[in-house]
Amino acid sequence: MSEVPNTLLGKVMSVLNAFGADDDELGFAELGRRTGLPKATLHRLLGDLTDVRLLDRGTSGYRLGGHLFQLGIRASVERRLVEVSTPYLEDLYERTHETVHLGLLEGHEVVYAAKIGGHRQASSPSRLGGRMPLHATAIGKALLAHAQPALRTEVLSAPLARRTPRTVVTPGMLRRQLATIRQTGVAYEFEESRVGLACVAAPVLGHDGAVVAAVSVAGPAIRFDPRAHAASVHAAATGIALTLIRRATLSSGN
Amino acid sequence: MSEVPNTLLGKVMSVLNAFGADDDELGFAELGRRTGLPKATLHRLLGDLTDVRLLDRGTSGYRLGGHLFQLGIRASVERRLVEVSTPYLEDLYERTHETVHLGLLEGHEVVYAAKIGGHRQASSPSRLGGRMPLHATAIGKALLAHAQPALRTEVLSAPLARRTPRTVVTPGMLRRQLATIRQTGVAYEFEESRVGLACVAAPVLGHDGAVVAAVSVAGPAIRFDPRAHAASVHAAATGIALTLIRRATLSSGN
DNA sequence: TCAGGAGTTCCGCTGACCGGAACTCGGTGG
DNA sequence: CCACCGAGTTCCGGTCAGCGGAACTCCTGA
Repeated sequence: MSEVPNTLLGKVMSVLNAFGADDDELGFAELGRRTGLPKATLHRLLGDLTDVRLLDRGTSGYRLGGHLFQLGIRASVERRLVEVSTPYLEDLYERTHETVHLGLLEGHEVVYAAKIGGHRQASSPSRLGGRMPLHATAIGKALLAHAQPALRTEVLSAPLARRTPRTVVTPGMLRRQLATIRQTGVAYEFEESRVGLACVAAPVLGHDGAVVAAVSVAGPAIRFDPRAHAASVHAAATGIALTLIRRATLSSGN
Repeated sequence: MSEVPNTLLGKVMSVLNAFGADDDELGFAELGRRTGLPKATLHRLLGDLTDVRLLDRGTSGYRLGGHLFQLGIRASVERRLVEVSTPYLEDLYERTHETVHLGLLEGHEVVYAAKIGGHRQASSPSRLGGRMPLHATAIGKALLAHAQPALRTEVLSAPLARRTPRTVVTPGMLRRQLATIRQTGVAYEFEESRVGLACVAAPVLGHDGAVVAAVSVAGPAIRFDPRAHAASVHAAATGIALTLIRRATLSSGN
């Protein structure tokens, strides 16, 4: 919904964005509700999008299309990041045997771009391509701590949504945590996004010091002590950063 | 180039499709050449696409955008397939320590949707999201053998491009190979797509017998004997198929 | 200094896109 | 059995988003 610009592209994006990470299929009516587009317009648009395979028809509605999958896989920077990170994430999983994530900063949220482990149905805090608020997750705080000051100000001045009793919702407290994270390079989370979940995260910094992504390990709060894995997570993040920088300098000399 | 329909969406797709799997960045002029769009039109379009992050500006041109990456990650059926397959592919990699691929049938080509191993720079025959012809790769032949008869006819009646001295370019020969593959459920390739490369592949069949994807293991022809791994590849493909079917029946009863 | 290619801006024309309204199709409940 | 409802589809005249030729600037290399 919310302010679809009156251009074809705007409507297209509004339809595509209507699909959340957990929505496999959406029906015509549900899409109409989410996008706010008139029925006739939506109908034509869905037809056109299906023709170019940005959408596919499912058993009882529409889903994001196979073509989109292909294009997404090719999106160069992100793909590289995931390719480079994978070995490190696998290594981290070997060490911890807990769910490992790679998260990207996107607007005021984290987007999960890779995930290893969490094969058991229960523990997964988030699906691939899913989003989480920055202030309530270790990975989000790691990103936020190293993000542009302007972004930090924006997030801190907006109300911080409470997700569990332990979510940090006071700006002062969060600001102090972020300062610590900036110094130590490690972010923690104890049941702040979800009861029963604990998490460590570390930022991946680019050659210019800007945050590119963050790595995290999450596990059940009862048996999983995030502090025990801080060093491993930090090492993985650093390893990824170094590999990225090496690649960048190599390819620029090409 | 080739017949861009005169609609915005058509132009958009033509721009997005201009990016091949190996193109990280394309300049304005190169995009103009590939899409055949007039400069002014292209310029505006690129601006609009950048605004919605379907494209990003790179150091010296445009690249597929971060938003596309997110959307692609969410494309439901393909994502599921990759999620389900990953453990099997990892297992296969553990057994063989050679490059493992998951490939999807898309038009008259294979699209590589997942890849494990090939960490060494040399051996990778293909990038994620890349395409290869069906007749010249084990994975392509596995897909083709089990595809709709109509597709097989089309591919066999078009000229078969030679990629190496050993590429199968005679329709009769290929037809016989496909028949064998259909019986055995395993496809081979000996330096047909690339000199020095050998490969085994097996199809992943859906509950209705239609091909969904194919799994392959590829290695250097000198030390890698594809026959030795036929059983493992076949087992992985079957395992994936069974898991998919189990999931499908479970969720339909929901 | 000039040539040529890359990228940007201008602006008037027009058909691709818009969306209200009227329709069909399958439930469902009175 | 019909009235109603929500989902999805089709029609069609109006209009503005998008079009693209042309003229422009900004580089870079000879």
